[in-house]
Formats: sequence, structure tokens, C-alpha cells
Amino acid sequence: MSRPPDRRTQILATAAELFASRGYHGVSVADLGAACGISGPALYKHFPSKQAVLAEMLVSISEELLQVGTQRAEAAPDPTTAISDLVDWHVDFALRHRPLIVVQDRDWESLPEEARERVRTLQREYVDLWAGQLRLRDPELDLPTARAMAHAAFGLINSTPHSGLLPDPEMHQVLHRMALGALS
Amino acid sequence: MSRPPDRRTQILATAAELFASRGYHGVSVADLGAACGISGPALYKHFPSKQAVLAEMLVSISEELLQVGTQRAEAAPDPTTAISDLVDWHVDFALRHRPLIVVQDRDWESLPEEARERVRTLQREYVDLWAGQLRLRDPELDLPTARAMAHAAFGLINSTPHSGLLPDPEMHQVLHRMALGALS
DNA sequence: CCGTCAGGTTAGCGATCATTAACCTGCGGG
DNA sequence: CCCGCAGGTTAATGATCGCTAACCTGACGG
Repeated sequence: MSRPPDRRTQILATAAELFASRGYHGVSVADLGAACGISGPALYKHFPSKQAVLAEMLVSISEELLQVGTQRAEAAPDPTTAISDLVDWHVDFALRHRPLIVVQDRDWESLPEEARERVRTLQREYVDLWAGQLRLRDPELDLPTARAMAHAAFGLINSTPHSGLLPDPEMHQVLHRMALGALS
Repeated sequence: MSRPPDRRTQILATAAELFASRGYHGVSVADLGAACGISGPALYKHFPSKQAVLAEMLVSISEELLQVGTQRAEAAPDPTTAISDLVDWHVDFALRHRPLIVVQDRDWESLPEEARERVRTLQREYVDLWAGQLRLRDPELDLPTARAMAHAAFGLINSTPHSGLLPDPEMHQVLHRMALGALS
């Protein structure tokens, strides 16, 4: 709908990188402004608060993960394919948005209450999307175990921003194979 | 050597839990003191700084992981057993020290320079311990890939503090099976 | 022309924090 | 008896931070 020019998205992208490398509390609004070529309180022309920057980042990625993930799962002909496609999508996302992945599970608790609740809900739905496919493939599996497995798979895939030891295509392949092995 | 009575270890344990749940920067020395039954600056009778508390926590767990891990690997008759034992040890450690695991990969960057370097070195050695066993088991595997795999396995296992969906013994079993599957 | 308003600027306020200073207290050894 | 010190206390300091206020400027529609 709204086409807020450009600064806004620049701020979001810059904030993601700074938050990822120094932590939400380790970045001052002055730092963030400076990294965007403006300085300090000019941020408040675009966001109501520093927390709002974080909130917008985290809510939007949680929404994207869940929405596209749901599409992929629905488009798959059977649970096994669905799981492979979910892994593929998640790996791709994690590799393209390393900083966001880091911020998401590190600075989660610095969110304002409302956004924190929203992110938690979206994440739970995403976990259950995975858990559901796992249980379709293996009806013996109970729900708590399926959820734990989804969580562990996310941990595996999300570890990628911290390592960066391999070029992206190779990394993608390794993570895909390992995740499927873990979920086998 | 030194048997500094008790407060010191109480502070370390309390700090681990507080740092884990609110982040290093989210906990003031007043908070930490209060949680120990003393208040504020009394901490400085036991540690030279807030950073020193963090440093001691993280250095000591990195040392323990590496030292015991090395023992286990050396005691194993073959690489396949070594890998299984390493996984077992790491899962056990992660389940027994959830807060430390969280702090280790969240607040790593708040360490003073010297300690950060030490932790990095220990972690790299630990990664290489795993990578070495993987390459003994499968000589085709190149070193960077083996390292990436070790990293991903840590991500899988270390995800456990964030989920807490299953009782410890079941969780142990699930993580052990998944990690071996991922590394297969 | 001129008013407005988006998007900047700098100065400053109030809170919070890590750390230091100065002081108190109880206890064990000589 | 008293000294010294381990382990507390409260008060103060200086830095940093998020955010607000007040002001500037240039583009643009009428």
C-alpha cells in the first residue's frame, strides 16, 4: 500500500546488520543514524522508537517465513516432498538473510510486549507447520516430539550465519542434506 | 587451588541464568546483586568487573567442552564411536547447562578482547576435534565442509534451551538420533 | 510568491548504568 | 584486647542513551 520512499528500508537493512553484529543494546540510535548517513534523532522521522525498528524487522520476517512456508507445503504432492521443500525454503531464507536470523533469536526479548506476542504466535504456527508435515509422514510421531524436531532443525539451519565457512551454494547443499538426515 | 568460599560460584550461577533470560546488557549489576541476596557494588569484592563475570563463565565452559570432548574422542575405538560419544557428551552438556549455552552464543561479543580471543581459540579447537573425527570416518570429506557440518550439529544440539518441549531423557534421545542422522 | 510539510539539524533532558569512594561490622589470631 | 581484613553497606560520579524540542531548509502545489 504505502510507498514510503527509501530511507525507511535503508534503515531497516542497516539496523539488521548492526544489531546482528553488536546486539540490539550494543547499537545506539546515534550509531544507527550515522551508518545511514544521517545522524541521531533523524530516525524518529521514520520510526516512533528504536524498539519499533526491531519490531518491524522481526514481525515481517516471521510473517514471510510462515506465509511462503505454508504455500510450499500446500503445493507439495506428499509429506516427504513437503518436508524437503520446507527445508529448501528455510535454508534459502537463512542464507539470504543472515543478519535477520541472528537478530531474531538473539534480540527477541528486547521487543515491546505486543510485537513479542505476535512474533511468538507466528513462530509457533511455523513450528506446527513443520510438525504437521512430520506427523503426516510418520503417524507414530507424537506432537511434542515433532515440535522438538522442528525446533532442532531450525537450530541446525540457523547456525549458518555464525559459520560462513563455505560459499553459499555448497553451504545450501550441506545444510539441506544434513537437515533431511536429521529429520529422517 | 584457590577455594574462594561460595558467593563467587553463586554469583556465576545466578549471572548465567539472568544473562540467559534477559541478555548481558539487560542485566544491571544491581539486578545481579539483588538476585544473590546482596546488593549492587558488593559484586566488586568478588570480581573486578561485570565483564569479568561473563568472561569467567564463558572461558570455563569452553575449556570443559574441549577437554572432556578430547578425552571422549581419544577413548573411542573408532571414528564412528567417537562421533557418537561426542554427540552424547555435547547433548548432555547442553541439557545440563542450558543457560550457559544461551549466553555463549548470544553474548559472546560483550566479552573483553582477551577473553573473546581465548574463547574463539577454544571453540575453533573444539570444532576441529569434531571435524577431525568426521574426516577420519569419511576421508573424502574436505576440511571446510567438515567444519561446517560440526557447526551445524552444534546449532542443532544447542537449540535445546530455546525449546524445552520434552523431558530431558526424551530430548536427549531425540537430539542424539537427529545429530547422528545429520552427520551420517 | 508563499505556505506547508517532509526530512533534516543541534541542544538538552532525564534515566540508567558501571564503577569508585568512604564507611561499617564481625571475627579469628597474636 | 585489639588489629586487620573479608565482605558488606550507601552515596556519588561520569558516561551513555533514548527521546523531545526547537529550529532550519528546500521542493512544490495553488
